Amino acid sequence: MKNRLKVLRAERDWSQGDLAERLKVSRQSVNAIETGKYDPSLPLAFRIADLFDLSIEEIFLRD
Amino acid sequence: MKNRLKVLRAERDWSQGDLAERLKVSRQSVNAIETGKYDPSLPLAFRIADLFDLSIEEIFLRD
DNA sequence: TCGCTATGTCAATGTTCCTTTACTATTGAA
DNA sequence: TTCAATAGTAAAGGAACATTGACATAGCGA
Repeated sequence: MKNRLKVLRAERDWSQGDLAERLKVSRQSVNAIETGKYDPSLPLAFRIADLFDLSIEEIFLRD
Repeated sequence: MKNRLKVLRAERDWSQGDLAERLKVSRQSVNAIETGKYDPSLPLAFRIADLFDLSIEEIFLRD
């Protein structure tokens, strides 16, 4: 499952730490999700979508 | 996090076992998600959305 | 009544998600 | 060149998701 987190973050000039803080998760979690180590939980996916004001489907892509 | 699984299933007259089979998960997992014991993983949420031809946001509701 | 289906639940186990702590490497500014 | 910020990774532990197998209950039709 791919995602556009890195791009969305870059568009806002946020570091992984910035994003982690806004999502209330660790920086390592953000890194793991961005680098494809694992997918976020559904609740976290919703927080991400809410933060970027996008739908989950616009951020996470079926592979 | 609430969801409309039970209603969607009823609309199609599927048992929990039927749905589980289509999603390739156990009947207990379907039951646990329906009864709110836990939320599905993001990949499973996508399979559910695909099966019902709906968006994740149309099935899972922020509480 | 008997048998079958559906639902709900439990225990035990395994996998995935998320954490903290820590270390390395790279880049850019002072 | 030195320092700080960023990114990536790893290990170890805890929490959440998902499994199999089992059991109880309720409803329905033969």
